[in-house]
Amino acid sequence: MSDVEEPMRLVHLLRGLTVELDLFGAEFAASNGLHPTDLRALIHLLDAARAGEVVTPGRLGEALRLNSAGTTGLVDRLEGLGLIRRERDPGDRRKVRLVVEERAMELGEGFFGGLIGDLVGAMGRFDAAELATARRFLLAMTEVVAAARGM
Amino acid sequence: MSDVEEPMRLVHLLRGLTVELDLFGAEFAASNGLHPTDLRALIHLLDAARAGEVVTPGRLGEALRLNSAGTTGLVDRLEGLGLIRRERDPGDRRKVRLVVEERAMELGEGFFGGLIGDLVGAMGRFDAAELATARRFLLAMTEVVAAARGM
DNA sequence: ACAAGTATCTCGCTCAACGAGAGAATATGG
DNA sequence: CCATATTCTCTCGTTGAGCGAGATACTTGT
Repeated sequence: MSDVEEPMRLVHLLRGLTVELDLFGAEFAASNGLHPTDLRALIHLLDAARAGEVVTPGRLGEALRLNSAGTTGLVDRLEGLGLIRRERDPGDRRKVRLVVEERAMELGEGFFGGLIGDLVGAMGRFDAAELATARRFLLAMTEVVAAARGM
Repeated sequence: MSDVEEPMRLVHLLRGLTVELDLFGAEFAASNGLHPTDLRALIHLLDAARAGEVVTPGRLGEALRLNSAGTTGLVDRLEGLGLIRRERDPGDRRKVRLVVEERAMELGEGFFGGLIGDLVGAMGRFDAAELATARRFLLAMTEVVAAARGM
């Protein structure tokens, strides 16, 4: 086995994993009447809510690389589905706060909950040192991809 | 540090990595006048070409979850960009073979080449045992996600 | 030869996202 | 303070990827 074969197999494994995760998300979205963009937005909003950050349509559109018109449409859809609510920012009344509704939390739980449980369960077959190695590996790969973006 | 915190951090790391890879692909696609679907199709076609498999519009559409009309449009776009060529299958003349052009190989090289090199380079900081652990980890995670699909 | 099956393509439509710009609120320079 | 620039969101008209339905061309089983 040459020096470069194992790394190449890992690269393909990595790509295969992202494909599976994407497909999983797409299937979940479709079975809940959401578009892929809606699911990405929901994930972003739930992450921000958990971190205690305020998200405005502007920030959301920036994160998803949508222009303002597309963002308005997206927020309209999510609001129509009862997943979020618009609230004027009392401090700066040009701004709109996107408030996540209870229903969105439940939906997120349905999406992540089961999968996360299974993933954590599968990690039980690895000891602490192995998990630390996996963590270091994922961090290194993430850094490479992040650095490769915007070049 | 509790039993469940490190696995949770790994789950988020995994998701972060797929997000970075998706964004990388989206940016590459946009800067080459391709749509996300076009890039996914190109990846599928290049993989198949490397494995020596014949891809027809039907198989491509199935892989990308497009219906026949959407697939025809996709193939039209790729053909218009000079990335692939339609060829009637001489054995079964209902079928069309999608032949990858040289230009597509070069584009794929431009997309993967640099990133793969960087990824493989970063793997140089891990010894063989660690890479084996990473491989086992990625395989386990992929299995979990694949199993979670279609349930 | 004919019916049934398979592979691809055409037609008309829907709707997510785009570009341009309007409207409302806030910041800033004279 | 008032005029002007800036910021944030939304509206309007358009484009185009992808869908459903069905036409067309070829193959296979009887």
